[in-house]
Amino acid sequence: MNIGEVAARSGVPAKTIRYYEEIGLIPPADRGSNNYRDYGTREVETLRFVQRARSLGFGVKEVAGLLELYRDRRRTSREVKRLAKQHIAEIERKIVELEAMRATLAELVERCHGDHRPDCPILADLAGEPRQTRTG
Amino acid sequence: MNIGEVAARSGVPAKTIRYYEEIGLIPPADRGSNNYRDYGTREVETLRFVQRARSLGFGVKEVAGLLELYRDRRRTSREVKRLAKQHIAEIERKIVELEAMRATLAELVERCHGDHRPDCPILADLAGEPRQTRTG
DNA sequence: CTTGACCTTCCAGTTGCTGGAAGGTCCAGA
DNA sequence: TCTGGACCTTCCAGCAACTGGAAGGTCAAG
Repeated sequence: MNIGEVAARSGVPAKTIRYYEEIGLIPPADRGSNNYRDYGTREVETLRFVQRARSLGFGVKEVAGLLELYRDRRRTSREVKRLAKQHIAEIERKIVELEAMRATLAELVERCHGDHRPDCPILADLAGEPRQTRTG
Repeated sequence: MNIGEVAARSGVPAKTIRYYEEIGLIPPADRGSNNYRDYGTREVETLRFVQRARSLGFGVKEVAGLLELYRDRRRTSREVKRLAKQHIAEIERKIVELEAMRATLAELVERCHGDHRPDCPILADLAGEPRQTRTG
């Protein structure tokens, strides 16, 4: 199977598959006599796994860890659960940060007349004291 | 005022101030005879503005737009409000995306025993059908 | 035998910084 | 006067996770 076919079946663009190979997330593909990468269904499955994990927001390094666990028959579900929980915590941290931004902005937008005049509480707020930068 | 002082007063690291200058977000600073950048309180204010806008999640290009409006006495608050609302929409899009990830992960974590055995619904799910990739 | 859709590699750009090297400057204290 | 450390300067590299594009090889159909 050529890379285009794998891309179509896994949902991972050909370009990205090559990139994953380059950074070592997936092993180098076999090559045909024409030097084309040659894949089987196993590789498609691996890439689907990667695609799904990425779509859940796991970073590439975390995906590498999950992939290792996936392939390890002696893994414990405890370890998998730990990674997942850790990732949920990270997502929640981001949500909290975004919610705070939204709240501040919503309040400012609420107070802004949004007319032809230059007076604007949004700009007035931005011109005020330094705000706390996001942690992390 | 040297760049270190400005950094302390504005909350923007010296390194970042130079970077902002390089990309044109702020105008090139005056230079002293020793070639050190020389700033006044106006520059500190500008950098505070930038710092606050960035902390609300505005991208550098958006900050450039806000800064332009800030300096334009003939601006309309309508325009500022429009930018802010647009940014809120973007933030909300991200929140929705993160919430979806959290929901999926929470459900999987809930179903995972998290014990010494290898059986794991989290990995089973990842090994399933391709999921929709995030839009944008 | 040509055309077009594949495939290959490599380089550059994206976003927003941050770290570090190599070197110049300034000021306080011995 | 010298020295040391804390400044400042520029430039180069790297992070994350790709994506776009150029230049060129391959393959199958008509």
